[in-house]
Amino acid sequence: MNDFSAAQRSRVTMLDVAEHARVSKASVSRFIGEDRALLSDAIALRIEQAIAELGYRPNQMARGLKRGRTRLIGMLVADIRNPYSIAVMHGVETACRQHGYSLVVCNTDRDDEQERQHLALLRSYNIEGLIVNTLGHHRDELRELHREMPLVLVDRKVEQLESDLVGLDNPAAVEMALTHLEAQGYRDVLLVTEPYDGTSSRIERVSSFKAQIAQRPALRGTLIETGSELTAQLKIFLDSPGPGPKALFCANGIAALASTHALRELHCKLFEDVGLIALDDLDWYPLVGSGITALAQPTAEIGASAFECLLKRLRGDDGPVRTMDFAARLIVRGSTTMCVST
Amino acid sequence: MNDFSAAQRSRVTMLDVAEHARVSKASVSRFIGEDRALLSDAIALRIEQAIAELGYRPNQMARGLKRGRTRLIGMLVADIRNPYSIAVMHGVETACRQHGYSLVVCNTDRDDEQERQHLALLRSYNIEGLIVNTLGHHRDELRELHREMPLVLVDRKVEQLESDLVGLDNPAAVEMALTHLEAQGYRDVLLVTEPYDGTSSRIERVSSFKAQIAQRPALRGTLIETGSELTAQLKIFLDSPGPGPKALFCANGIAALASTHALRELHCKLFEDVGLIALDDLDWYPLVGSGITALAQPTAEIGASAFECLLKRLRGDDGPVRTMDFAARLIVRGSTTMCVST
DNA sequence: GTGTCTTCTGAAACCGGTTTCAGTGCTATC
DNA sequence: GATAGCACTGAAACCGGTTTCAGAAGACAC
Repeated sequence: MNDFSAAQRSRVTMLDVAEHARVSKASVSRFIGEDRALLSDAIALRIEQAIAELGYRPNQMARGLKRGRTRLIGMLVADIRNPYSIAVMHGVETACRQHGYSLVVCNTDRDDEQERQHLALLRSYNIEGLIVNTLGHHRDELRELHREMPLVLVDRKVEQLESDLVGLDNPAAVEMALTHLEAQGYRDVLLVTEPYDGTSSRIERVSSFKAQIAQRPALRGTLIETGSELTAQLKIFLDSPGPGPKALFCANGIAALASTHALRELHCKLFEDVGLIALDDLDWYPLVGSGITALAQPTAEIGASAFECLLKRLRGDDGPVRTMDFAARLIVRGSTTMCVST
Repeated sequence: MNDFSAAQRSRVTMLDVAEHARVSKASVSRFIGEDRALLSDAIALRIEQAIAELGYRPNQMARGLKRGRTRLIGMLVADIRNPYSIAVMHGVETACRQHGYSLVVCNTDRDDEQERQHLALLRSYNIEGLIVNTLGHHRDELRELHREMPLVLVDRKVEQLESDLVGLDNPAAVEMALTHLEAQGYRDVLLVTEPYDGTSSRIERVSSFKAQIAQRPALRGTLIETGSELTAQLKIFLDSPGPGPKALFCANGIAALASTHALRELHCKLFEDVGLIALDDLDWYPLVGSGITALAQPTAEIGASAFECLLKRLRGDDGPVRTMDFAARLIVRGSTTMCVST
């Protein structure tokens, strides 16, 4: 076995190729890079053969040093175990690869200190652009970074940070949900959201919910947060008299998971006693009871758009900041079709 | 707005710090690195202040160049949307961070060509170690890489590649499943696995299953693969007369998802007509019917162990290759407790 | 044959760090 | 007072590439 601690990294280098092909480093560099056209056929051939024979692979770190182009994109994710984040990340990664970029993902585990560390880290690796899907505290660091490279926010706005934003059209999604619930005969709607931590999409969904409810006299709207009290609060909602059939509106996949758990604990006959619609469409929604109605987010598109925003900026677009809102797609399942409509 | 295409990257450099503190680059480098002890207090103080005033952050790329230490670990994942992979990755990432390393994750989407590209990529970024959770075709590339850096396989063995391996003790897990099923009164067991593609853990689970069944005269064992035929084949199993109560044993989370879907399509009364036990413990298992019995893998430990293996090798351990098998943990839920035991 | 223009090539500087090596100044020893 | 030993420091080489710049070689017109 080798001793890796010595790390002699005796890899084939550009100089090796140059000597083997009896040319200068400069020519090899030109062959590797984008100005192969400058080389004569004879030399190009010699270099090509030398590279093949030696199995040479250029060192991206070294290339990035002088060139300033590392072909690296950074992504800051609040919670890597959130299916939404994974899905978006997958979209970003696919787009990256198609354009010759690579993605470095940093998971903050919702921790501010980790966010700070990861930001410093990404910066020290000379990434060319940054995709942020966290709370974005450490505004100063972010702003400083943004002076050096393009930055795009995903799903979550960051106060006082002027940058492109791609996410869901939350008001439209909320409207879609309430319209569907109302049409299905539900009259008493409980919005279940994760705790208020400043996440802009969360705030938008809640405020849209309140605004929409105010405009729909037929509906009553209430609001609770996930957490240790969830089951108890849910019970209160279910037991309280209301204007008509009750339904839960879960503001994201995590809330949907927590709510479904809580409903089970209450031995609530899933979706016969209470309707349920959830934002995000997770692969297990169809399996629970008669299936959970979802508002699916176009996560692949969101991810791809985030990268394309970055790419445009990298290519010199310095227009005003853009906001791209995608529409949710309603997928009706059993959880909102069992209501005995009046 | 700035023009990022120019990418002047006018960042504070070590030379700036050196001039500002009126010392040499070498001293700054010493201050940054591990031999701060060599510096006098006076100089150290000046450098410290200069760094603070200028907001200097060393460039990791440049450091890695001469030093050979990039503090980067690569991870090759077959399918980033597989919860098992995510969970392990989270474990790896946490361990990495604790030791000052960063993780670059590459998703191959189960595609051999992408695997090859990503391998080349990781290599070109001078990663110090590699964690592989893919089929590992491209044996030559892998072996070549393994000459340069430590490598550890997760969950999947790769033929003719001598390297550390961390994963599940599959025979023990299968035994645990069958013992549980038998104890609960089931007699006719169907193993549902994803298609045979050479994944070693898949193969091990199947062969353990066959071997175990052969030793348990009370049980009948059958085997099918997920895919377009799944529902039809499941129906055949359910309709066929057998030695007693029937149960499904899903070889991983994906198979469990597919099987549950198929059972719904067949309008099979979940878990009253048929038992179900699944490898992996996904967060929605408790929500389906009366809950799906699971064999949970200690994914966080697996991930952490994978990194620690790497770290040991990086620190010079060149002992024989190790195999670390972790035990699964049985979590009993409704899906295996409804059998009318004789 | 000479002059000019292209086209191609390599030497050398550079990117932002690390590391070697040869000092410099200071103290301890004889 | 000369010399050795020690603790610090900085100049310069180096890592593996890119890029500038000047020159060589060939093509073409005169």
